[in-house]
Amino acid sequence: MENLKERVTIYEVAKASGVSLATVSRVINHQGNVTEATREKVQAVIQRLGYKPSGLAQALATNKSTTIGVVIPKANYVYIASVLNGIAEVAKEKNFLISLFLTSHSKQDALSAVEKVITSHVDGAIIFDDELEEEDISKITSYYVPTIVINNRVEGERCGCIVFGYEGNLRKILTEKLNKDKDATPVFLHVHDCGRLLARTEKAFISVCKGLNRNYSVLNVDDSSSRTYEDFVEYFKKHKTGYFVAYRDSIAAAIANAATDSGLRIPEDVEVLSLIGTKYANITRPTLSSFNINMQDVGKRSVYMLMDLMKNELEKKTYRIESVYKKRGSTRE
Amino acid sequence: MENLKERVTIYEVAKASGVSLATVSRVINHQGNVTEATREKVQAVIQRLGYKPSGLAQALATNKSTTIGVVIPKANYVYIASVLNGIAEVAKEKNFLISLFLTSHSKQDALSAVEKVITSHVDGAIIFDDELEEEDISKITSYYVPTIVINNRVEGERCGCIVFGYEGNLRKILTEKLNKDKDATPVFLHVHDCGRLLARTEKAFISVCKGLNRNYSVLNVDDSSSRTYEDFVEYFKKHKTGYFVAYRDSIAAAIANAATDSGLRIPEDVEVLSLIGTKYANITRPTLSSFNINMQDVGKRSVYMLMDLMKNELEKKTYRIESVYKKRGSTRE
DNA sequence: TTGTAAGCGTTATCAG
DNA sequence: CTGATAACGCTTACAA
Repeated sequence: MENLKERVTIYEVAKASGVSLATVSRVINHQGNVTEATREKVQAVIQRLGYKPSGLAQALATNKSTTIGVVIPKANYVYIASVLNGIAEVAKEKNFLISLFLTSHSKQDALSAVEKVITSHVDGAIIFDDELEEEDISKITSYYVPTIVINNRVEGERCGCIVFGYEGNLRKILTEKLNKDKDATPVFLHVHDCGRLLARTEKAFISVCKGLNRNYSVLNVDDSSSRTYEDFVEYFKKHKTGYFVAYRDSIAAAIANAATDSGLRIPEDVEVLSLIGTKYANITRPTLSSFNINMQDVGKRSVYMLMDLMKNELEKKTYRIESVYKKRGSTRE
Repeated sequence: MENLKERVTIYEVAKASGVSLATVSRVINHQGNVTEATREKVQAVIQRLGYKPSGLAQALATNKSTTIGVVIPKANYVYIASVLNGIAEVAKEKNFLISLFLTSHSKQDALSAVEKVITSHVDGAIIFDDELEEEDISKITSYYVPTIVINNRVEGERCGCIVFGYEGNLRKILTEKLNKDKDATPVFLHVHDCGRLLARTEKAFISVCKGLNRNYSVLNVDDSSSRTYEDFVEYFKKHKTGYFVAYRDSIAAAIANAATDSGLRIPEDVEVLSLIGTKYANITRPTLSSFNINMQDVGKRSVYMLMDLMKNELEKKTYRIESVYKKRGSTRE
């Protein structure tokens, strides 16, 4: 690349305005110790030459990149996009850039993202990836990169986390349901390799059922909603009823649609509960009862926590955010 | 930050392994001209010390950041997330990092993103933001940053673009509809400040109606689907029929739901057409007739084009991608 | 094959 | 208030 040759440097600005590098640097950093006269002179030259400081060089010189590394799975789920939006919004407000690392649901890939986070010299990192365990995170923090982990309880010297409260709510709702409806045999929809949140809620689901001495079943479903829809059209040829707990809105909707399209009524015959609710829970018909966490807030919060952590001022290293249960049309009272 | 003090540098690796900086550099860059013996020796030290090269310093020295800047609006629409996923996937494959700049639907904000793209010294940029016009883009390219623009026809020395083909398809479908159904007065749903794609399709819509000498109307709706839903519940108290063209699935779904919940039948009484279809077009009931473009492919393609552009080998500077019309349940034959 | 030394574009510490 | 000059961590001719 011949970018270099073309790029105007601070040196040229200095020469053109007849001052030293140091002075130009002071001007662009809005520091004091510069006469109004020289400041204006330099500013004029900067405008004329179209000079833009190199973030790279600045970062190297100050040892601050004002960048945060964000590691998230590449799935285009709405809730992940929301987290990212929250992060970006606060990052911008705080004048930080974002280096984005999207992982592809493999441990290998997540680890390589970690490597990149380290070499890319970010000032801090936000990790929202279920492949990464505590030891992987500590790899990052051992390089003195303050890190906030979302959806995994990890604490440490330079590390804080945000954990989601879905299980408690699920236990509560499920218990109420089972106590009210003595015939119901609930079905948990297991999606292969869908991370620790699913695993935890599945565990909670099973523990409630066992605790109440009730039958239950766990069904494997595909992560694609269209495939799940087809599978359940088949399923509803044999089964005419069910209480389903699904991971995401689109899975829940697929089941609800399969039921409806099979002539079953929701929620009279079939009930569906969605764990991670999004705005689509309101758009589908029937609307989906679901547990909601404002994912944009999660993103925002993670940056706030990171900023505190970077100043070594993070008091509460673990921030727990509870989901809110919203009953909608897909379940009975 | 005391990162600096702690970070292992190439210099320390050199000293610890008794070779020069240059040799270490050769080792980490997998260059030849190093004896197997010294290579191993150095590698061992690198492992022992946990040395990771600083991407910053490398970028500065080589004048290559191997980073692409991505500017997209912060809306958490599914299709934007898909574009981003496509970009990220190919970027990773090509060993490029991503600097993400999310804009907030204001010109000011978009311009500041442009500034940041320039100072952040990326090797190339992908811009998908309707606030930015040709002159703003040229600001970037004038700094020798090759740029691919999505959804805006911009060409130039270091610039290529991807444009969406929605209008042609819309004209076709709308014309057919109007010719078949002589009574229909189509309604276009205008969302304030929703970018040039909406503006272009609105123009196409109007031109078709005028061309066929037919009545039509343009209705302002809110960008939030829940508000739109409420507005249309009101609307359907007076109107019992309509042929609606909406910008996105969630808007279209809101109208379809309002109609259904008002006791109207779709598509017998009310028809709805969605311009930008996503997977949710299949999940709602009725399913939504819509125009589809694989946004992940758009993202991927943009990176491929950018890579070519960076090598000055981009042949077709404008890549047009046509939408595919998919008739579903929300419109009649 | 290896080492020396001069960059890369900034900032920051001193003197002046 | 301003200017030299040495960092920052790495690459890369050029020499050896």
